[in-house]
Amino acid sequence: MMVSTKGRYALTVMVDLAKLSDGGYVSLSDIAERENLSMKYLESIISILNKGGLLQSLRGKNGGYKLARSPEEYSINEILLLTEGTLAPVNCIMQDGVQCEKAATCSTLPLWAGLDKVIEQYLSKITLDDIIKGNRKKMLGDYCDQCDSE
Amino acid sequence: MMVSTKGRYALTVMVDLAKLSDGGYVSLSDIAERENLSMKYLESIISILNKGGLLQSLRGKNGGYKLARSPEEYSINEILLLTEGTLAPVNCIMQDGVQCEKAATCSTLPLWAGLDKVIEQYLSKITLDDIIKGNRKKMLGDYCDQCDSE
DNA sequence: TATAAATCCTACCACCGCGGTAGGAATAAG
DNA sequence: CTTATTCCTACCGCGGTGGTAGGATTTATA
Repeated sequence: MMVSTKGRYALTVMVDLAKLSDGGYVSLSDIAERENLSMKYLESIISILNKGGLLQSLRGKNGGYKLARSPEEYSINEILLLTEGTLAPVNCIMQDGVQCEKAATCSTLPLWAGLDKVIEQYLSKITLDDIIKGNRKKMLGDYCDQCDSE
Repeated sequence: MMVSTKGRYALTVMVDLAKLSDGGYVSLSDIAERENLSMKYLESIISILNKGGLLQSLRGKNGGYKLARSPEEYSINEILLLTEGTLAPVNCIMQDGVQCEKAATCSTLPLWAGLDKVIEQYLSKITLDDIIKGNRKKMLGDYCDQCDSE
């Protein structure tokens, strides 16, 4: 499992906020109820998104959260990277370019590096807007068996 | 982390066996020593490869393991899938097509399905032979900064 | 100004998979 | 019959995942 519930719920929250982004603040309890998720657990996740600058928050009554930018300005890669810490498929690939000491002679390293790039490339080109618009062609590519009806 | 040491070591073993495949059996202790890995831990991993039919084994003195087929007939996807159980990037994607009960209304599902396909596609096209030949162009694609020297 | 509704902060915890270790039984070559 | 090997079962510490609990702080509104 590359993406745990932390990252998945984070994306769910971002999508939820993007769907009803009318400029107002949305409370955490509303989101948790709509998405049927534990509010307390969501709290810790939304805190990461907030501190990372992806959200704006307002405390006190009628407070809540809203997107800091418009949906097409968030890549999925950015959201997942912030919450998960890393999206590397294996331990021996670090995100900051640090390498294993056996790197020079490791014959499997190019494979892992290639896999990492493929994943990053995919997640970087998809935006929050693609998700709320249901852009299946972009997300599923040639494998989308329903794209001809769109 | 999508691929744990179990899958990584499994691939290392397969690559090791592929590199010196002269038809004879190679002992586990030889592999462990060459790759500098715990022999006892490797034992449990190579057992999975053996039971899965990827290897042939011979017990007793001068026994060991060897590849059941030639290197170009193994996809990396096959090796990792067997040892890891699943390569799905998230919990809500099952490998046998089973779906979450919210699947019909889940707006993030196409993203995870697309990511899963991208990963599977990449790992399926690379073979054990590509790794021992060091086929960087195939593994690293456009990102290979050393491919022009080949 | 009191109250309610919300974010923010710190601490805690059960469970499970990962990454091994240990010891011995069965098998085959010499 | 000894030695080298695979094969099998059992065990275990550690850290991360997926939460829960409780309260402090901030803000809008009656």
